[in-house]
Amino acid sequence: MDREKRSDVPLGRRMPQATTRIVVADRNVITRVGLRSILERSTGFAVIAEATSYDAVIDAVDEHGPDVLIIDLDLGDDTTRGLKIVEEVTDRYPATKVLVLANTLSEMIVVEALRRGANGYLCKDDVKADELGKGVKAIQDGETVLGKGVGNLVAHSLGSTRQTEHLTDREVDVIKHVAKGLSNKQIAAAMFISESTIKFHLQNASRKLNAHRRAEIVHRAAAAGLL
Amino acid sequence: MDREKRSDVPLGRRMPQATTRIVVADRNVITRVGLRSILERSTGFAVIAEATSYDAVIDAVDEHGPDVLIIDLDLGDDTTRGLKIVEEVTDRYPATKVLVLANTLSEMIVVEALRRGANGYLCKDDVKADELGKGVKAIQDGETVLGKGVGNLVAHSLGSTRQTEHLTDREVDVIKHVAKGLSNKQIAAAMFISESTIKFHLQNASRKLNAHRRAEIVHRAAAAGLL
DNA sequence: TAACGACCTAGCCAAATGGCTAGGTAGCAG
DNA sequence: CTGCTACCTAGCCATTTGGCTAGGTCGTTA
Repeated sequence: MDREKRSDVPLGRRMPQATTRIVVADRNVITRVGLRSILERSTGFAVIAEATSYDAVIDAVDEHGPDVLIIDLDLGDDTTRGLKIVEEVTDRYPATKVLVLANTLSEMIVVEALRRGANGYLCKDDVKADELGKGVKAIQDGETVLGKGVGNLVAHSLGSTRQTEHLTDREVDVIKHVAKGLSNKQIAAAMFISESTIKFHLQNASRKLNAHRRAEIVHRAAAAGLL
Repeated sequence: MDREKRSDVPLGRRMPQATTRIVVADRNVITRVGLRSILERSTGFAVIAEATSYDAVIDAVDEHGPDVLIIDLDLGDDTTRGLKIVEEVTDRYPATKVLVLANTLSEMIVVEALRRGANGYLCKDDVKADELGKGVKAIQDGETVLGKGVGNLVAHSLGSTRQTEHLTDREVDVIKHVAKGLSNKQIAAAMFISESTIKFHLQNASRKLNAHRRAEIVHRAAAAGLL
């Protein structure tokens, strides 16, 4: 629907054939080279830029206005930042489709990414070589591409009454300390707040993560790439 | 020293130039393609086989007797199996060098891998494109290649009086239940053993992982890829 | 056979945790 | 101004936990 808006965006040079112009964002060289190799093996795809940091992604998208952004959300020590980028890109460039390529599968991350406008979510370890090209094509046709296992996760999330709530900064801070094996008292001392407050944050985090023990909180937060 | 033994092993076809024959083991297609692409970009390297499972690695090494095996230890749900493979390969084929290419950095895994004969340990996210070829060459020259950060980890491990002990199967089982947020009583019921035994295993795991709280145990075990 | 590692069990006690209710402030958006 | 969110604090009480000592069996290996 927004396809005609395409011409308003700076285009770089346009291919005579309909070539899909792709930006790849991943901190890992091997993955970047692999993606480029797999995609450019079949005609119709061109990786026009690579990015290895959150800022670089924004720069690359601003500069090239690609058809598709393939991104690993974990580009630094703060996965939340990756989610914000999905939101920003889909918001500012509706013609640019976003395909998330994750290392691990976490319900929270998947749901958040899709909620913020991601057009696809694939898991690196599960994806087959030919699925990449197909996926990119499908996304361009307006489909939403969900990799093996991802679909179930989404269905599960929709089925449950509980909606995915995201943790506040403070809650994540506390959880990081818990993961280091500190007691509430020690965490309180480290964060210069009361022990009661630590318990308060952990209670809230428990509810949001649907966990009942601090060990489970740590596990779920770690699985979500929050630590 | 064992280089003359080389000719006893079935060779496939031998290159006129001294080409390094490499087997790549990784469950991830993108990584496999990326590695092949990076390595074969410079002359002198040939990826002669790829493996995606533990069994396939053994088969490939048996069949090709490569100069170098580049392997991600996490080829299934049991990283320990990867360690055993390192041991088996370096044991049975002294002429085959093993370069571990890991996703994450865990002291326990690094130390165990080196102890079992790995000739190098690089971290995917840290490695630069040109470091791969250099690393393989260095390993062939008999050097031990440790990626950024890996060296510190090893030094730390050597410096500490405590030697890295590995967790038993039972301990890992218990930790998995802890990660799910179960109490000792619940775990005991699930595993059909006494609550005392659960505490016993957790005490031992605490000592081995140098943790003092179950949340920390879960975190460290997860970081080591044990869950 | 003896030693060893992995496994299993019991009981004690101080400390930590989980689950709850019941307050407070500051900042920001409608 | 009102509502909302994030943030902070207090107290209570049952349950869980960590840390300890002190036993046991079974199978493998020296």
